[in-house]
Amino acid sequence: MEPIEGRRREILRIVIDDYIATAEPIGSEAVRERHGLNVSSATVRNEMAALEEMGYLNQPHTSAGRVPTDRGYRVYVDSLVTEEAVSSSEQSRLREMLFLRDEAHHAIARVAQALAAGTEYASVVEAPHLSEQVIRHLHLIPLTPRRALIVVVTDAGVFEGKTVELEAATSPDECDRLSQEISRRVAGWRLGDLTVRAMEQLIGEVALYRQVVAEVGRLIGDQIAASSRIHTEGQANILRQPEFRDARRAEPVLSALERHEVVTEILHDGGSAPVRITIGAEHRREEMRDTSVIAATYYVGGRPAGELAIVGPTRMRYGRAISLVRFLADTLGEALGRL
Amino acid sequence: MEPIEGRRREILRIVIDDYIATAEPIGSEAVRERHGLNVSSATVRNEMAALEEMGYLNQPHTSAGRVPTDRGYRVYVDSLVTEEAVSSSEQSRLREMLFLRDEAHHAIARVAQALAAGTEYASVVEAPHLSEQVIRHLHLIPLTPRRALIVVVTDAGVFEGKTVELEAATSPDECDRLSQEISRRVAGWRLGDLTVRAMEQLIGEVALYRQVVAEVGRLIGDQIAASSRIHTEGQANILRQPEFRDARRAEPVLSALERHEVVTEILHDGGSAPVRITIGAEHRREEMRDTSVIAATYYVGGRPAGELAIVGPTRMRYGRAISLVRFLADTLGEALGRL
DNA sequence: TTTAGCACTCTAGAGGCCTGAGTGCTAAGG
DNA sequence: CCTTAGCACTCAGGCCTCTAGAGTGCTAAA
Repeated sequence: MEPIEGRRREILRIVIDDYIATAEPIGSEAVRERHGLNVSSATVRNEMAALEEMGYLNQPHTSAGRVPTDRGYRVYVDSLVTEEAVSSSEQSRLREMLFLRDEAHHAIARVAQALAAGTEYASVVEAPHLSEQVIRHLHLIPLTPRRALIVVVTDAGVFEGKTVELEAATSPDECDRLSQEISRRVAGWRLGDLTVRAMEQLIGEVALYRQVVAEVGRLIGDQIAASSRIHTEGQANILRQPEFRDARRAEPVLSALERHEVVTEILHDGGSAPVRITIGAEHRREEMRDTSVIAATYYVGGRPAGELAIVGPTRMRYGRAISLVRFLADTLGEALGRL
Repeated sequence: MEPIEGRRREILRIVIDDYIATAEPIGSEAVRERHGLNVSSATVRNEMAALEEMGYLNQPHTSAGRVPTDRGYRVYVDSLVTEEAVSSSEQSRLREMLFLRDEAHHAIARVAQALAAGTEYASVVEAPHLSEQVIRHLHLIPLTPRRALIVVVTDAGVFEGKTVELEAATSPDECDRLSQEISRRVAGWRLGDLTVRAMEQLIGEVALYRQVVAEVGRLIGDQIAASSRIHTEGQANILRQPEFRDARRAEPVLSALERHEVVTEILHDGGSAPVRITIGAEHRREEMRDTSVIAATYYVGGRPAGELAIVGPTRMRYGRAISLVRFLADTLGEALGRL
């Protein structure tokens, strides 16, 4: 795979830039006009024919201009695109929006909105993985003599609740002591390491605890399993893209975004790079082959905490999208760190 | 507005039934064939012309069959439709699904899924209104000496958390006592009645409390304001309807479903009937005029707790949709009551 | 290697034609 | 008076043809 250089490279960039902007096939004359290339359209034609030969461009039909292929977008993203930095006024607006002191839950929703509004594509944001979170407190809140509510507070400011059936009647005071005792011992653990077994070892075998311990273990297990609480926003944006003008084209994509497994796949595919881009045919899922996804991991306290992504047509404004995704991933991580 | 009777009424029903099933204009011959009406197509034509005159039917063009108008659907829904009862096997399947003992949050999500899957339209479900809920407990969980987490437990099994900055350093034990004291006094109140002022009266003017009281009041206020946590499902189903084959038709609808104010309007419009139907042009919002909405209130412990709805084309399978919405509203209420 | 020139290809859109579905009206019949 | 057979009429949609214009690839000269 020879590298593309000089004028040819420039032409590829221009074709893709223009196509992204107009959604219309780009002809040789149009390329020459733009960025006043000092060559004739015939020369441009030769170069474009070569680029087509190499698999980066395509003609919808013989007498049409060129359109990028997925491979074309790939080299564009890897080496041609100029990132469109998020303007500083936008940065501060978004910062302000995310640093509003409130529940993590709301921050997640707001990031999703900001991503969708800022790109005109759909966005997906996953709340912090529980397994990576570190327990700070665990509380039992007595409801009735035989039932209590478990509340777990973690470093990511998130907490989850579930009611537990107690084996023996327990007074609020007892409950409190119990709660403090368990709490003291599990504080500092990663949730992912806290299996039922680990908890039993940690706490010993006091009869009353047994039930609670099991329940807490189960709670944590459940939560980790169902952990990826996902916020999706801006699906309607996809319908505004000319390539999805026909609802039958859009339907598989929106359906996919409603299925949990698919979204998880979208968010986690593509290795461990901080920003991951999957273009058209690179997708494992058939339904996603008309789209591109830009996914990123956000970090809280240096550890990977969750993922976010945008989903748009392969004809995506990569320059803009990449910087926005990166910026919001960073900012979200920061914001959650402060809660 | 004379009532429609006898054969004419029957013909209107047949036209609408058939149109709902096929999405194609219905001609006089087709009407006669179906349900072997013992009249000629000419007679049917006369009746259909009358029904068009009355505003219940419409012709897309002179040489086409008839299509129901929104007013036609209205009388259909009010007096012609035969409800398609939810089969008992489906009932038990849905019951089982909803009575899984877990968080209210999950029950909401599952109802939304069931509605969408069971109708092939989009669904919207609102979690229980907080203002109607009755406080059972209120707990402060100490995080650091100067910060605590507020947890409110209500009768609908839902609880919400927020951290509060304390005025003075407070030991866990103090925090606990504080918490118990507040809790004892606010238990039994409707959340909607608990303004900051009401709380201050209730609790008196102990200095340390002030801050906490204000914060709790604010928490509750916020939560009530932002209370309608909404779960939407099956937007992609809308794209499968032939009337939304063109994405530009579907886009306004899906956009609307992404906007909180609109969804709230959809859920609450139409008075206080247990099941409310809004058809096409009856919608206040321009964007919704191509759709019909069937909304219902679900009750927990005899009080209205929340709303759910489905959104589909005006050519909706009303018979099926109405019974499913009603059944799921009832069942959800029951299920939440048991948590 | 570049470029002017040219013949060629193909789509999108306009216009014309035809078919079939379904209508409304009229006049005859129970 | 209601019903119905018969018939003329209308119109969307499919299909064809034609044209204009965009953009191409190739050739041969600079």
